[in-house]
Amino acid sequence: MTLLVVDGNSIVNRAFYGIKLLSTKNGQFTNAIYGFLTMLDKIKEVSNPDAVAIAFDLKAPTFRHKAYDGYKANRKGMPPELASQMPVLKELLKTLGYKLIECEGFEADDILGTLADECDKRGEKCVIATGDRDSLQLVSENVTVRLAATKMGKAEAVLYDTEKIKEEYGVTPAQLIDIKALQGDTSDNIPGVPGIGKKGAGDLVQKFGSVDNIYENIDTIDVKPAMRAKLIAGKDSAYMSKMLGTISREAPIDRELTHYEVLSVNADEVVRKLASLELFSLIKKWDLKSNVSVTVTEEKENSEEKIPEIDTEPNTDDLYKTLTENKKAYFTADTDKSGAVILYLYTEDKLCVITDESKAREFLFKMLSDDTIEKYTSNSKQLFSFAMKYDTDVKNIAMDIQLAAYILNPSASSYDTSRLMEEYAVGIKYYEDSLLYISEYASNTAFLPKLCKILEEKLSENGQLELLKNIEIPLARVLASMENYGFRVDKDEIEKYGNMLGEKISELQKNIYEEVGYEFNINSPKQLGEALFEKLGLPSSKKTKSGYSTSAEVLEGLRYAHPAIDMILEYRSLSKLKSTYCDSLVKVTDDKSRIHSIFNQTETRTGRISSLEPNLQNIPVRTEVGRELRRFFTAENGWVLADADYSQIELRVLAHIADDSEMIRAFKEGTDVHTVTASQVFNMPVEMVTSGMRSQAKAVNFGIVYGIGAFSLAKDIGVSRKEADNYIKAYLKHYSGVDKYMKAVVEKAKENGYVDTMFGRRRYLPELTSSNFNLRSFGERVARNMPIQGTAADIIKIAMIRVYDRLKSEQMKARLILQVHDELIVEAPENEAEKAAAILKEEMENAVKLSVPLTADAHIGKTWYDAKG
DNA sequence: TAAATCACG
DNA sequence: ACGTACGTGATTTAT
Repeated sequence: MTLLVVDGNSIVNRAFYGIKLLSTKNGQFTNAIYGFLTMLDKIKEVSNPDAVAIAFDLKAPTFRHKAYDGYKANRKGMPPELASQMPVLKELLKTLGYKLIECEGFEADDILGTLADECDKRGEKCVIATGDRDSLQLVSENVTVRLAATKMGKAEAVLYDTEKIKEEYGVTPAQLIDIKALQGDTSDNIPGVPGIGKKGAGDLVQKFGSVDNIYENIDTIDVKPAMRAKLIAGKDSAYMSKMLGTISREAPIDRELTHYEVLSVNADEVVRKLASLELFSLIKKWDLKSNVSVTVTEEKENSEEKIPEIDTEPNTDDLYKTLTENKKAYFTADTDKSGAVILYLYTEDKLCVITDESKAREFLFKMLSDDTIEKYTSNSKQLFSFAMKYDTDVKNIAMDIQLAAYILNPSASSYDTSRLMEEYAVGIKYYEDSLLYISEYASNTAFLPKLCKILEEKLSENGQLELLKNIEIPLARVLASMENYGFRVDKDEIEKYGNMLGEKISELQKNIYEEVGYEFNINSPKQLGEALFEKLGLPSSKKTKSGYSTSAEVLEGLRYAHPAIDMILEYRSLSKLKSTYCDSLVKVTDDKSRIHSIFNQTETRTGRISSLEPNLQNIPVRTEVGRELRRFFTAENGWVLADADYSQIELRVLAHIADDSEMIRAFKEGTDVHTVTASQVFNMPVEMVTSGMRSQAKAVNFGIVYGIGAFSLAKDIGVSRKEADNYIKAYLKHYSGVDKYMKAVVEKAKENGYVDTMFGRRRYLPELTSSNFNLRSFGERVARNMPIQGTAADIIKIAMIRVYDRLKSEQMKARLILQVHDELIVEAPENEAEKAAAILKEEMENAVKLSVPLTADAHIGKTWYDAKG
């Protein structure tokens, strides 16, 4: 048989430090648990063990040899983020059927040694899984080591047998102890022989075989006199080190190998535990199919829930009647490869599947437009979108589980229905293989009522139901509409512009090669770094993990050091413009010359929407060459664009939330806040504020919103750290409400574990409890920023819904086509333009009532370039 | 797949 | 003494 012996502490450490900190929404950290299980899987896969033993150190500090109290004194205690995972991991491992070994007075190493020894004696195979090279001394004919490492983010387990050790160290496994005795090991506080390092120790053991042999022949061996002196002086230390470095093989533990066979597991129990740790990828990976419900609530833990019957040929008339009577419909709609609709509907303990395309579509549309039926579903944006394409309306969406789950926790990794079922412990069940092609949708739909109920309860507990019903669900319709209309572009002109850029780029490329003296890939930061800092010998300042930084910021500082720099900067910006904007926009333009971005409503942790494929929220504007691109974003023939953007919405939100009288006054009086801020920060009358001072004050205002540090502010505006610090102090002294708020919001976040917006949108911040300074500081900055950014996001969402509804109720053709965080764009027939612009302004400014006025500026133009003020 | 870079609010 | 602003997405090169 083969016994796998796992060095639990070592592997868990590797896992913890090798994988970024993960946590559940309750704040339980899970990265070490996840990493451990992944690593264990990997090692099991490569070694195919018949039994598994997992060894852990006991919590209390243990000393292998009382004679030497300094042992392991250097080792730092576990950080609390890891310590808190240990008991959970151990429990989980037991649930998974593994036998854990802990032994008073002995370390995990000794347990490995003992079991390896037992296998050796019996002639059985033993595989040791560890991250620690110490254990290599245990390798023998029967014993191999799998050294765990995370290379490039992936779990790896390198095999060490006698040959590999010979190859790498040139000695036998047992001689590794001799090397260590001479070399020492600071991390384990093993002194070794002073003055002998890795190289010396290796050479000595290779030449003379062992510590004993060296000292027995100390006068005659062939070494330099200095070395002999060191060896003689360090003799006691060498022997002590050898003792310390020798792993014990006599831990008093169960030596019966068959006792370590992995027990069969209770899949439900495992699924329940993994789900509570939100480790859904493992449930999937292990393909755990539990047949009973994993209801976590105490009530009916053991109640078996039946999977409802499937009816694939329902009588649609009867079905509709039932819906009308229930006034509720729980359903999901899927499309197959050809785009045909399949409808899954749960009703009266029965799951109906309508696979016939025309029947399904007809039924769906009839149901969607029926205001008397409340819809409980999973992706309302898709439904709105689908209905719109067929000119049908959607009414009375009562629940969208994706949006609900996003509101409950915007930091989740996905809002996939199966995952939500698992996360909210509703049930994980699948139908038999015969119906596999519909099984996941079908079973998920069958449990939709339960999930909806749980989500609704949680939202209601959190006071977030209104956020769902009044903001996110109505917004889904608006986003669907924006996606469907898309943005008209002038494809030919973009192409021309791209070609023009292409010419400039090759010109620049040629000149850069000439200046530098050879050809290389300018797009490669690595090659560029070599060219600038090695070939040209320019002074390198900042470094990245893998070499020199060649960011624009660094290059900017080198502009006058070499004529190539300017060209490189221009090359960079032009090639970005060409590849990211010109080339890719052309690719995604449809046959009506329109671009349809997708607006993701469940992506950001602050409540903003995001835009993808293509991203229309980062079309260039800050430089003139880039801004030119907006000339190609246009309106249909005979139509124009109306564009409106909020003026300083985040600062206004801050003034309101912080209830800062000074800032409120500034906004009420309609004075320029940045100028007012400058006058306060620089302590002079408003009339004397220069434009330079204003722009510095603007940076301070931004910094405050982002959670500020003096260092970063200094870097941003190019003043000394001390000066920046003074600016911040002056700022907070003048805006004392902001000062108070910023302190209070972090306090409250630490108490509650989350921050929230004016409209109840939440973001949980497990980072705040971290013992890692950087991580904790990050949490604090987020605590200060999210309520501001998030409230602003809520406000523009409300405005979008109101603009959309208004355009509709006024029976206008004009339509909303894009949102860019604080900006809305409407495409309108020429004769509606003025009215559309007025509606935009009015609805944006009146979306909510704050203690400061909200202002929006609207403009009309044929292109985005012209319409944006 | 990750890292570096850079576009936007 | 720490290490340095919030939120996104796309492209490119390198591993």
